[in-house]
Amino acid sequence: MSQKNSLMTASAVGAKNDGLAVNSQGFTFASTLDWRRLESIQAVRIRQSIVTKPTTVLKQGQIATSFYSLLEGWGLRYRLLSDGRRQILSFLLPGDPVTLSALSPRPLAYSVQLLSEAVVSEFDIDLMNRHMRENDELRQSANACFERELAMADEHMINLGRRSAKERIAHLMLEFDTLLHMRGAVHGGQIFIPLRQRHLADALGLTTIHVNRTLRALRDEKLIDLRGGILSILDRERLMALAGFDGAYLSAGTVTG
Amino acid sequence: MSQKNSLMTASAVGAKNDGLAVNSQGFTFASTLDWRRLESIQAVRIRQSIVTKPTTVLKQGQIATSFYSLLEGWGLRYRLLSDGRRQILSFLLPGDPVTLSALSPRPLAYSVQLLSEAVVSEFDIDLMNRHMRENDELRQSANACFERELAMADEHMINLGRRSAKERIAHLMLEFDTLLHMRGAVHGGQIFIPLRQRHLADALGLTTIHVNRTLRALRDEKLIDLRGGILSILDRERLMALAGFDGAYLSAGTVTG
DNA sequence: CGAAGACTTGACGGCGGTCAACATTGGTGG
DNA sequence: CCACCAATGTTGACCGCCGTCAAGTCTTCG
Repeated sequence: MSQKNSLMTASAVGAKNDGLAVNSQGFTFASTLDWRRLESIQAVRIRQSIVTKPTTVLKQGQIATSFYSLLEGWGLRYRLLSDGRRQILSFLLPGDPVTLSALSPRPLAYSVQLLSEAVVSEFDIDLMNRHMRENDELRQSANACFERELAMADEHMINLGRRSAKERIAHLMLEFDTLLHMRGAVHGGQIFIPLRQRHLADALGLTTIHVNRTLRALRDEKLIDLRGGILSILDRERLMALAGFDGAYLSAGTVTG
Repeated sequence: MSQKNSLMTASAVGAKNDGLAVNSQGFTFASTLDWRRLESIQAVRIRQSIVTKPTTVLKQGQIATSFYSLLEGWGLRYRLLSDGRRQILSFLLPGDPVTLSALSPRPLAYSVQLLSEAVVSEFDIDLMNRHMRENDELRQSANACFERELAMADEHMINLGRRSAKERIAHLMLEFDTLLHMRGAVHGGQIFIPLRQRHLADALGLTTIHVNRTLRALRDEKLIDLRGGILSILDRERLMALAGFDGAYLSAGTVTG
């Protein structure tokens, strides 16, 4: 039903067309994505929305009539199976496109939840498509985003299919660390990660209990310390060796020209 | 080193510019992808190559200087970890783009192997990019392909993260069945799948031994029978219920207009 | 016919799931 | 300020799916 407005109902704030972030210094974190180019085309944006607590903004089965981009805060893209199992397909960080796979209108195969304190931009899909036709830079940005999403999906599949619980968590933490560093969102040696153990479990194909046990083991081995949403990487070298981490795939979104 | 020519060395056949397939009846299988549009732009294609036995045509780490599309036969896109573990990221079927995620030149994060009896087309990336800029239909085809790849990757992640061995195999078999039906490559009730149990294992995050046990169980339960590369689906209804299969994601590549 | 690879089956073990109990945290209202 | 409650985190005991190891069979191909 009221698909198009689901984001609006998330908050009373709504259409906020002067925006934090647009062309401002605060938007440097999105440098890997170049959706700045999109933001800079004012006519394409419909509105910005703000949520202040965990909110499911898109549900699997509905048709996305707009294109969304996450400006601030974290989100999840996930699928619920009929028996309640959940698989988190990707985490959305500030600057990430939310519904890249939905440029053409079709029922979504996934849901999107925003965690507390998130800001999203909403764009008109048709207008965006028209601009992509005429503006080659924008088209290349979109292609680069697609490539980056595919590279990250590959990495996620490798994590799920061929790594142990310890390796999976180590790899994901290094991914977060690298991304947040790239976007200048790290203060000191500690990183804020607003996820519950449940989120890690559902992303990594584990149970919360085993995530807990594994975090404990990693802490005992002085590799990482993740508690209360604060991640400390204690021994990056050993951690990267354990995870087999190579962050090259994370710069796949950079337009090389 | 001789990256660009790696495909040529696979076979003595090489540049074959009249082609089987181009605009011919034999090419209907690719209808979901619309790379026909690409094929129809003769200037973009560099050559066709044929392999007759399993051949690794692209290796992770090298830079793809061309874009490839699989015309006939099956292929694998996979990653090798340093300790020998392998994760198959996707299977390539006739009509599939091989290096979609490599439109911009960067080292590949995966390898590609063609199974016996495969035919690939090679395209000039720069020319293709130029055509995408000028030909909106081609651009939309590429976008549709990207969306489809992402949708299939999502499904693969769900398989790996949240399904049992039996469910994973059931789901993959139904995916093959649906794709091959869509492309008219099914004769009778039996489907030819040129994969070893090793391939299923490496795609589904299992061991060959457990794949074997699970295939046995599925056969005993009269759900599917997969032996010698021939797949028979014995009870599609129960199989779909077991796998939680919904094939909608497989038509994500269709350009709706 | 011999060798190499793929398939099959059984025995055993471990990683991670399940169940249960309890501690901790944070939010709410009296 | 504190009692209360729900969500989250923590830990232990036990179990089962799937991995490991081993032995043997079948297929293919030179």
